[in-house]
Amino acid sequence: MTLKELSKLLGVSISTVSKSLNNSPEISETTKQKVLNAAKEFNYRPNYLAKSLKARETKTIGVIIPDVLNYFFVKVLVGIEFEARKQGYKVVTCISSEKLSTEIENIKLLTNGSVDGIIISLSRETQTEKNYNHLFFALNSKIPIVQFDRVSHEINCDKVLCDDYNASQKATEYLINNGCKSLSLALVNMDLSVVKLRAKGFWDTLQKSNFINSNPVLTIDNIVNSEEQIVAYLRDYKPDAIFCVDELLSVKIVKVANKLNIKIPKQLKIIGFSNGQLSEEYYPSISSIDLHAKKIGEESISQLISNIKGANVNSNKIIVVPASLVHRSSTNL
Amino acid sequence: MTLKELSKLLGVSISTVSKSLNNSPEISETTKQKVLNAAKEFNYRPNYLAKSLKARETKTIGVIIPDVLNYFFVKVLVGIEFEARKQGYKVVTCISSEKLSTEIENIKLLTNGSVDGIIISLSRETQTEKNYNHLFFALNSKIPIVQFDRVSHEINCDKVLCDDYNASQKATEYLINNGCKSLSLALVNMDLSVVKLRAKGFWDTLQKSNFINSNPVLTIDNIVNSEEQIVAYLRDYKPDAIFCVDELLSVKIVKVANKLNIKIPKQLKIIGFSNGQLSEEYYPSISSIDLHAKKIGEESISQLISNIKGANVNSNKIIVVPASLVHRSSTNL
DNA sequence: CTGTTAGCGCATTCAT
DNA sequence: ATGAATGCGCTAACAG
Repeated sequence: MTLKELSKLLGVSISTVSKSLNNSPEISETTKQKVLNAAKEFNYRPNYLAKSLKARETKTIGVIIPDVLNYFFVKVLVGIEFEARKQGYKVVTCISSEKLSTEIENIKLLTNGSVDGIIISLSRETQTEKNYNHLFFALNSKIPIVQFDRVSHEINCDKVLCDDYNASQKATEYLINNGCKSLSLALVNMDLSVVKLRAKGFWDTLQKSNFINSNPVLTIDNIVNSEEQIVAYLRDYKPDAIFCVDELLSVKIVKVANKLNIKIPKQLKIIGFSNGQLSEEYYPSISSIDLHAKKIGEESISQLISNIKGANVNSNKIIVVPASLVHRSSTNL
Repeated sequence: MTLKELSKLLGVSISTVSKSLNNSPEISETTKQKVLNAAKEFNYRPNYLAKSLKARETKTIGVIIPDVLNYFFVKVLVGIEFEARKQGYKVVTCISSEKLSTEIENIKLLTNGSVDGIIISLSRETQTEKNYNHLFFALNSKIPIVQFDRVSHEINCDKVLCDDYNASQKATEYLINNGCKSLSLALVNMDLSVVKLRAKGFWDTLQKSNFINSNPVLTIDNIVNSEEQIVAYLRDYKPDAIFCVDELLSVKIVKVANKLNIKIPKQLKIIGFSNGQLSEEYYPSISSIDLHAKKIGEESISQLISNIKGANVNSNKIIVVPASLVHRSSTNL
């Protein structure tokens, strides 16, 4: 059912129908009612493509995330979806699978007129290789972009960031203030911007507290086969507290501690990141820094839509979403 | 950069440019090359909306899932995305949040010409209230639909199902054959079609094995506050094996067993469902039925695309994807 | 108050 | 081998 068919049925012109349906003041109430009734009766639905083509906007935004099996990113996505829908936008999701090449493909797909704007968190490979040409291209095509979490400051666009640095400081302070003497930092994915920030928060706090003798860093290359490495580390250094820059890493450490019968939190306190289902449901449950992922998604989309409406491609704001430390059994007695 | 602009630049007609870019045999090699070069130089990208409007297809498919924080659904989504992209389709995801009203909204949004077909797993509320008018409406509008996992057989369309029934039988048989004498079934979300199937698989196997004295069913209404209920159940009935129809439920039970110092798997064996990250990373790790979610996604999209291409809205096939039992510490000594 | 017309970007039929 | 003309469904400026 199209405007044309409807107009034929009613014996009026196409534009009369169109204007009636858009409640234009040019049209008399009587014809409006007639049209509205017919539209309902024949179940008329305006064609979305034609509307978009005409209006030069798609009311769709593209989201590119590195990994859809990661609780944090999915939660951000939920925030984006939720707020976008509320503001009358649809969302197309692309998964870069942590690969630069896929990310480039995704950008190509999205910049052919399918979306009004893009929200992206960079893939690991993109952050390692520092190749941002695809993003510069999109910006040159006047498509507004908002980055979140994994961002590059070389790209001029709005950024929504977690407060990784301050949260790490807070967590580290907590461990120090609660009598931990043998502190460790556990790292994985060191090439990520956020991981660097988290590590810096840890080190800076140690320095500020004149805490000199921390243990060597537990550095994990491949989280899948990390357990033996963790076993060795716990035996060698016997830390009484570990700050982990990653949720899964904190889980692996708790798991190993369970196996080795190390008492948590009495002998070993642990704080992780992201506060996903694993941290919550694990036994013992794991203290974690909650990044407020949904909020990050909502901020990102709000900022993007505001830029779209203002035709603003040059905005270079930075929004920092506060994080909070959630205490669970791995730090509470 | 549009065809029009390009044609002006080259001093040829729009249709010549269009045909050249589509490699039409009507155009001479020389002009083709000229056009192709110019297109590349000025970074011409065909407008997706205009193409879709003209071709009367969007190369986009809509997916409606009840919950995006559920590992199973996300994995299905990954399968869909992966295969869709391979076949040149985009994916728009909608989240019904287990609500009928949202599902209806989603369908409305998708049936206004934005997508060529729909993949859906019904929300809990839809399955409870058995109200499928929105889906009948979509089918009447000639939009092909494929259902997966949570389906209704009252709706005439292709369905991709997990092999819940057989998998449950397999799991139950395993528990019986490995000497369990005090068997329990743990239920949650009883209104879901898949849960009913899983329970039936359990009961039928007991009957087949002449296993008369199973314990009363552990029935959880609200998984969030389930721990006290589980504590009481374990104390009262002291089962030596529990078959859980849900992943999170199996986790809760293992957690409680840990607290009560019940030895797993020695005193209590547990098998759960869905085989997500929780089952894999938990301590002790939890045996689980792997539903091969990604495969389900791939099958769904393949079937849908085949129906789209064949303009087939009346297909009523049922595809069953086999499931497998993954043994972990909760059943292995 | 209603209708005619043009155009969004593209593909395609039909002339030339 | 190339181009003019038409239309996909819609909106809106303009004319009546």
